[in-house]
Parts: sequence; structure tokens; C-alpha cells
Amino acid sequence: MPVDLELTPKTKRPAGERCCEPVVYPDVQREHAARMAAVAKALGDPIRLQLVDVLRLHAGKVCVCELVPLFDVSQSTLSHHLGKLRAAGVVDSERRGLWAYYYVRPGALEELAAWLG
Amino acid sequence: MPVDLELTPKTKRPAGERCCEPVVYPDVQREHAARMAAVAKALGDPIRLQLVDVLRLHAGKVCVCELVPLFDVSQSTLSHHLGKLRAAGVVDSERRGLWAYYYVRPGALEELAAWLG
DNA sequence: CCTATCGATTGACATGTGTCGGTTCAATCG
DNA sequence: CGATTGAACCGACACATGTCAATCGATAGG
Repeated sequence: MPVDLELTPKTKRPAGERCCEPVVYPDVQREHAARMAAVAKALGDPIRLQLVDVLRLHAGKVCVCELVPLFDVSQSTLSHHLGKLRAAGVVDSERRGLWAYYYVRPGALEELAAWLG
Repeated sequence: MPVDLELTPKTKRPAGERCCEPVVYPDVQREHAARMAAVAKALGDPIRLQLVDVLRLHAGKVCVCELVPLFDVSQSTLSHHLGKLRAAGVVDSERRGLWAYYYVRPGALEELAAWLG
């Protein structure tokens, strides 16, 4: 798990010699990082982060019509943000008749939270 | 602190009446969210997240010349990513002669980590 | 000095993102 | 049925982002 980079003391490279051993970042960790980066990216917009915040404060499911007035953007923009959150697996929705209810997918933030420690 | 959204049972609005009370998202929380979103955005790229990962695994400072061979991108691209991380306050660097050493700024991830809790 | 190295900066480019106004479509009410 | 409503979808647009090759400034070695 811990990538073992040796921190060699630096001297100017003697022309043609490599700076340091070609350390490899393990593939497992690469996929791990890619998944977490996708979640972080989804949270990387103030509106989306606030959406998740509100959704988490109500453990239950929240109707879109209650989310829209919270923000200073159009309904279509909000729908777009919700779509991004869903695409990233952070959130999911359930349609009941005319209304759509969103909720944070349980465990969706776990991996990232654990990594951030 | 907890935004109190009442989850009113939904019936079709009688034309002209508002869907729900205009609940306000407190400004304090807005700034809080903006700060965290900025950090999340910085972590929202696989390479940048891996950079932070490597930097954290070495509690100390890591030379750029050791970071470059870890990734499959050009030196200038990596420099660009490091610049973004620094701009977001996640990382800082220290120049020693010809070399630049990067490290994760202590506490930089705390707020986001606590929120993800 | 002259030259090579480290790492940041610049310019260019294709692609992605946030935003909006309209439109669409299913569900609902009268 | 016909009209209305909630919410997703569709361009369109300006702007940001990730990437590279090329260049530059500072530093170090010979």
C-alpha cells in the first residue's frame, strides 16, 4: 500500500543519467484514486456541495421543488447539477408521480472520507 | 446550523401558489461550502489526487523530480497540477537551490474531511 | 564563462463545464 | 379531454481545464 519512494539526496544529474529510480504508482491505487477523484470532482462545485449538504441533513429524500428555491440558479441548471451528482454515484433519485426525490447514496462518500482521514 | 426544510407532502400547486416556503441556505454555510468545494475541486483530478496521496505518504517534502516519473504526463503538465494544488491551498512548496520540494499543508484537508465525516 | 539541469511559464489547442432560455413529456387536476 | 405542473432534456454560449511543445530564469558544474 505505501508507495516506497526513496528520497535520494539531490545532486545535479551527470548528463544522461536518470534523476531517480523509476518508481511506479501501483495500478490498484490508480483505480482507487480515479474513483475518489470522480467523487471529489462532483463535490468540486459550491452548489453541488451544498446540495449534498442539504440532502445529508435530511436523512430522508428531498423533493427537487424544495431544492430549487435554495439556490440562485435556474431549475434547469440545478437539474444539471443533480444529474452530475447522480452520474458520479454520489446521489440517486426516485420518482414519485410528478415529483422527484433525491437522496445521498449510502456509502458513496465513504471511500473519499476514509482517505482524507 | 441544521437547515430546517419542512418536507411538506406534495400536492399539485393550485396555480400561483408557491411550491414551498423559501428556505434560505445560511451565508455562513455558503462560504464554508465554497471553501470546501475549492479543495474538492483541486482533488477532482486523478493525477492531483495521487500527487496529494504520494505527498502524504512521505510526511516530509518531496522533490518534483521524484514526482514526474510517477505519472504519464509531461513535466509541464505536472507543474501545472502542482500549481493548482498550491493555488487551492492544499499544498505548498519550498525551493532549495535547483530543486523544489512540495508538501501537503497541514490542516488543508481538515475541513473537508470533517464534513465528509 | 559556457553549458546543462530543474522547474515554472507561455501559447496553443481540443474538450469539458456552468449557465440559461426553450422545449419536451409524463403526471395531475378540473 | 385540455390545461397545468414538476423536472429532465436540448441547443447555445462563454469560459475553464488538461495537455503538450517550446521557452525562460535561476542555479550548478566544469
